[in-house]
Amino acid sequence: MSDADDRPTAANFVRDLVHADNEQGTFAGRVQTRFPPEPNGYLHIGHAKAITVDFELAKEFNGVCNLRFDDTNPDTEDASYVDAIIEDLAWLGYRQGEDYAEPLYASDYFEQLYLWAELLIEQGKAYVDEQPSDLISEQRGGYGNPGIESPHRDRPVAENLDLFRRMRAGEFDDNSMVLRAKIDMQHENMQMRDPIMYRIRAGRHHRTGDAWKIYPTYDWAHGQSDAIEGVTHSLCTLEFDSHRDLYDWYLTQLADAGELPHEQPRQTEFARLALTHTMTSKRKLLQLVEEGKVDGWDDARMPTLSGLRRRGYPAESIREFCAFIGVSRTNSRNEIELLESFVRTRLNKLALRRMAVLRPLEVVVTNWPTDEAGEPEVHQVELVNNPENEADGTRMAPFSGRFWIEQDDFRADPPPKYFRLTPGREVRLRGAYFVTCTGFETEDDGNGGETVTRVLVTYDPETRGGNAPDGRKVKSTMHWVSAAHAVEADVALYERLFDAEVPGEATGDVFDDLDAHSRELLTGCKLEPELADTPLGAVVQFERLGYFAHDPDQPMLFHRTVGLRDEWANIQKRKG
RNA sequence: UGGGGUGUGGUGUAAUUGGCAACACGACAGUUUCUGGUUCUGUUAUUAGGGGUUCGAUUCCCUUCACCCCAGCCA
Repeated sequence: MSDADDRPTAANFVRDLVHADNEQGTFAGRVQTRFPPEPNGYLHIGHAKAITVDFELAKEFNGVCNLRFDDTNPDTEDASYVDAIIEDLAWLGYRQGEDYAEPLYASDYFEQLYLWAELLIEQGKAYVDEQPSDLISEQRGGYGNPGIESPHRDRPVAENLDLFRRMRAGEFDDNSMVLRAKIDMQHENMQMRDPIMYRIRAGRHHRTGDAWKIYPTYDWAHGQSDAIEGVTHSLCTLEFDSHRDLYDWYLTQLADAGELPHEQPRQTEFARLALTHTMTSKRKLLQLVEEGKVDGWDDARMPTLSGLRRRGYPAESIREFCAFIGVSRTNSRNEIELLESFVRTRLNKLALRRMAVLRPLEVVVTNWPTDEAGEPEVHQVELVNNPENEADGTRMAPFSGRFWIEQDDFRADPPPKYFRLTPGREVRLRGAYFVTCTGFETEDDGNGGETVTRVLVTYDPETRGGNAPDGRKVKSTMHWVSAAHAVEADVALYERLFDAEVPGEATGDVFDDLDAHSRELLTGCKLEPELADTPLGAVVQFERLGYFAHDPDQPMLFHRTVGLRDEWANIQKRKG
């Protein structure tokens, strides 16, 4: 539960499992988890679920959750990703020194892992195989088909040891040989058909440099890293289900050899987060960045945490969303609208209300008074900063005889149920006056049609502040910005990056569903003067339009975080 | 094709030992409102299909079907 929102926290089968463990005295009531990203890309919304599952579970049971970089592949990893991950994790709400101690690295265990590998070799449980990788793959067999044992499978221990040591020493080329666990080439689980433990890589590792020529695979590194750190509950996503046998097998061998306690960490899998209109493959996200389809990892359309941050999503709303969707083993896809509802709920409470006109149309008040100098008078009107929070107070805004409204807020020929400004109709300008449309000017749009260039209105001086003394009502209250006082800004509007609910479903290629017009950049937008002081990165509500985030780097650039719910848009949609 | 996993409204998540299918998002209809926002109210499902046990089945049994994962020297 949160104070911003009383939607309940969903059930969580992992939590139930930990409760059961505690009742049975497993792990002596200790709970330790870990969040193990590979530093080969940026954290995204899918990671946010894993992060909250790992950290919040530990927190709930007064346990520990470490950040551990699963950095076992030098080819794809980079220190810059390590830094970005730490930063994004902190933004999400999990900070070094508060929520976890020092970041840990699988690469810190390379020596131990190596020693244990030698031990398995000595016990006849691992061997060096110098067959090419496609042959090894072929020999693995297929679903329902038998595997074929490698001709090197029964190589003498001494020879294995010698070769493995020379692998480490860098005597061999990449891909020329591997260390394999000797398990069972007929196992019905493919992961158990003599899996690879070590491969040779000449590349430079972001932390160990060129100290190592051989690198452990995920399977050989992961469970052992968990055990070294004292992890009790190793939580991961469903696709690792078939790896669990292997996870347990390695741990058992080491426990039997007296290297590890028999109380082993236990892997539990849960369904990964999937969202409609969203793609979270790190490889493909990288492709979007490299091909310039987006501005970068932190483009406001990206599902990365840095993208969502630029977009204006509050970190709290992401955490609340993750708590709400729960943890299960069901493959499912949440609607992006659900995430957005958490964003709106929180922003509705927090965001200051401001007025901004995105597509301006000029309005002239024909009966506006002038002062002694013959200049139009300027009236200061008071506006509420946030009707949801009185403590946010009020502000003053200038109003004069010329102002901007949205082009959508005037129709010369209004459709049914149109409440806004139209010839002969009176509307309220928020906090200012009632005005009545008396006419409009047009010009030839060059296509045989006409464009409205200016709207003429009269105002009722008795309605100052926005109320009529005679109590008469209007159908619409509109936002406005004084023409003489407006500040200008660029505003980016976003559609979904992928227009299909399930990107790639139709053709098999997610990039076919990429919306080429997912960003519309509006320039020359008219903002009320107060907005010039918006802190970088802050999110405000442009009244009647949506929530907008001031760019963290570029002043006077705003990103639409999410629109307001829009009943009028629904009415129009229904009419086709 | 062998193994593993999962099926509850448009969507996601619930439902003590078998006992009135609940909550939220969305949609729709109202209500409130100086934001077509917000608020509040109502409507929106017989639990993948078929059998069986039972007074009673989302829950137990049998069976059929659908979807997801596994044959990287990625994680």
